[in-house]
Amino acid sequence: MEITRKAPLGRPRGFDADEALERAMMVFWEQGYEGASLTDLTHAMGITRKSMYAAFGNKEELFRKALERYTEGPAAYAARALEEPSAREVATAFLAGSVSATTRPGCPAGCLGVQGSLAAGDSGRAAQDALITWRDDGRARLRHRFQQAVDEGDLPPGANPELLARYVMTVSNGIAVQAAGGATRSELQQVADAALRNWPPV
Amino acid sequence: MEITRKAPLGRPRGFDADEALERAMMVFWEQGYEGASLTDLTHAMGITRKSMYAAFGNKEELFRKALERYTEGPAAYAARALEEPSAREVATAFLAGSVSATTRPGCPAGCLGVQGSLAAGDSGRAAQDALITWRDDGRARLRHRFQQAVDEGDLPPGANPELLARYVMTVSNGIAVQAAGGATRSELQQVADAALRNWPPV
DNA sequence: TTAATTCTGCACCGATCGGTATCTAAGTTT
DNA sequence: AAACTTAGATACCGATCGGTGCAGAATTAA
Repeated sequence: MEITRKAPLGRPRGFDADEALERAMMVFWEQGYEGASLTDLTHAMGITRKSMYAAFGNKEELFRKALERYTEGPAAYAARALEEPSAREVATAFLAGSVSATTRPGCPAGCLGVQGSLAAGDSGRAAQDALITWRDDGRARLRHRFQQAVDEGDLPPGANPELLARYVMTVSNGIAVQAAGGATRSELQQVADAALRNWPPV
Repeated sequence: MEITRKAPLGRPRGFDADEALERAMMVFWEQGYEGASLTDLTHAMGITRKSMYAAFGNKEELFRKALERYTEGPAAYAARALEEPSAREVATAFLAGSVSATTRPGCPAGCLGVQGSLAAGDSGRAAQDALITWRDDGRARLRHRFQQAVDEGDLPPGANPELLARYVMTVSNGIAVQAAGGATRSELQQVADAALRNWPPV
C-alpha cells in the first residue's frame, strides 16, 4: 500500500482537458446544446471524437461539465455578488455582473445558462432541464440571501425575498436575451440601473 | 381577359392551411427552430412533407410564417398595448400581456420570439436573425410610442424613450425566460408589478 | 523485453436530418 | 370525356447526426 501513483497507466492524453472543456463551453455558449454538433465541438477542442468520449463521457455530460465551468468562470459574478454586505449591493453586483458577463469581448454574447437550451427537441430535453435547474438554483441562492437580509434588518420586515429574487433573476435573464440580440454593455448597464432605481421595489 | 378565377386549377388542398400553420407555430414555440424536425412539424400539421413544401416553401419560410401568425395571435397584446392612452399604461399592458401570453394554458410556456432560436448552429442562423429583427422591431415600436409620450407631455421632457423601451423589453424577455422555466402567471405578474412600481424609472 | 494499459486517428455504424422524385387519385376547365 | 393541374402517399436522396470498433502508438510496471 501507500504506493503513490506517480503517473496514470497507459499512454498519457495528448491534450489539456481543462482547455478542451473551455473551448467546448464557448461552442455551447454560442450555438446552444442542439446547435453544437460533435464535429463543431471536437474541432474547437482540437481532439477527436474518441478522445472526447474517453475524457468526458458523451455530449450530454460534456455539456454538464461545460456548464460547471461556466458557473465557476464567466458566471462566477453570481457567487461573488451574494457576498456583498447589503441586499441592495447584492442586487446591484448581480445585475452588473450579468451585464459584463453577457457582453464580454471575445466571448459569445448572452448567457450560456439561458441560451444553451431554452427550447429544445427530444435530444435536448436533458440539457434544457439542466439549465432550468441551474437557473432555479441561482434564484434560490438569491432568495436565501435576501431572506438573510430581512432577518438582519437590512431589508424591511415586509419585504418578500421570493419576489425580490425572482425580480432580480428576471431582469438578469432579460439582459441575457438583450445581449444575445446585440445590445451593448453600456445600454444594458443603463437598464440594470433603471431596474434598481427604487430598491426594494415593494 | 376578365376571366374571374372562381377556383384555383387542379385538385384543391385537402387541409386548412391556417390551422396547419397554427399547429406548426405551436411546435416551433415548444421545441425551437432547430429542435423542431420536419417529422414533428408535419405530424402535428396533419399533412405530408410534400404538401408542406407546396404550401409554405420550406422549413425556414414555414418558421417565418409561423412567427407572423404568432405576432398576430398570441403576441397581439404588444400592438394593443401601444394604443393605451399613457406611457405608464402602455408599459403596464405590455408586461401584463407578456405574462399572460407566456403562461397561457394549452400553449407552450415562454415566448416564441425568444426561445424560437436564441442560440443556433449554422442551420438555425436565419431563424435566429429573424427573431432578433422581430424583437428589435417590437422595441422600436415601444420607443416610438414613448417618444410620442414625451412629445405629448405624458412623460417628462428628460425621459429617455430609448432606455424606457429597452427596459420594458428586457423585463418582458426575462419574463419569457422565467415562464419557460416553469414560473406561474401570478408569480410573473408580481414581477411585472414590481418592475413598474416607479415609472418611469428615471 | 514483455505484458498490460490507455490514448489517437480513421473508418464506420444505424438513425435522422431537410428536401425531393414518382406515382396515383382527385378535382377543374374546356 | 379529354386535358390539365395539384394533393397525397411512399420511397428515396445525400448529408449529417451522435456514437463506436479497431489497429497502432505510447507509456508504465514487471
